[in-house]
Amino acid sequence: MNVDTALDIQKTAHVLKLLGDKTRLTMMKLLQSHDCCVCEFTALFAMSQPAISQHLRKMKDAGIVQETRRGQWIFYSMNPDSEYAALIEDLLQHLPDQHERFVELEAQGLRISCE
Amino acid sequence: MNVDTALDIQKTAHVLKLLGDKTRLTMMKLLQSHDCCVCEFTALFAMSQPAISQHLRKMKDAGIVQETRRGQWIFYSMNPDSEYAALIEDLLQHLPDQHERFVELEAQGLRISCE
DNA sequence: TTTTTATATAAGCATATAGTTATATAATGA
DNA sequence: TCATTATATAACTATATGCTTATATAAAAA
Repeated sequence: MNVDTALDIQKTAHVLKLLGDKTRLTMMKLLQSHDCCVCEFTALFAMSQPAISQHLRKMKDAGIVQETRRGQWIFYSMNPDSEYAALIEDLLQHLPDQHERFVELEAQGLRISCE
Repeated sequence: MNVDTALDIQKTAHVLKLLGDKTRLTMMKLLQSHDCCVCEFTALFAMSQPAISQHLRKMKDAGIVQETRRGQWIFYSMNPDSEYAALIEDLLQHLPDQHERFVELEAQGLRISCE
């Protein structure tokens, strides 16, 4: 790896620690296919809404996700401008597609609640 | 990613959590270039020998490193047979080369102590 | 304006983590 | 055999983490 583009080890360790959580790693994999609002995540994980918000907050603080308000909802997406974007894409490629989970969500009518 | 080769998210999160520590991540980057014994790591990090052993133990338990005894010393290396080997190689490529640290070690005469 | 819905923050708690020091084990060499 | 060197394990401690419930904020709808 070129020195110019190499990442700082300490900061990278911090990002990997964030991704080293089942919930956050799954969130990132979901975000790889499309943006998601908090209520969708809350429906996808057996976990309280504050827990979801706190996970998103940590990833936002690290600059790896970004938020966009759309009316009542706040949508999260991967931040393509993060210096970790390439690394994250590389590692997410090793993980199974999570599209099925959205299908289930839609079947439950929970997907639409945020559109 | 092909379903056949995709990794389990939960287990991957565990591996990423292990790499989400500055010391362990640096260790893996060092191991990417060559094997290392405990005493070399101990010289490289401002940290006690038990701390080093405990970090290595965790990575060995996860199957991402392996140990080989060579007489008095135990050398650690990346485990190429781990199902996470490819993922780990991918992410280590984003990190700066650590060769310089071995040069310093050698200059201090600490490198030879394990050969 | 009041109520509802979506999200964030605060406070608290149980568990996990990363280090320490002390000690055990195992191989080497005198 | 005994001392030395390399490594591992045990016990402990301080801090970090991930959740919970309660509450605050902000936009939309009535």
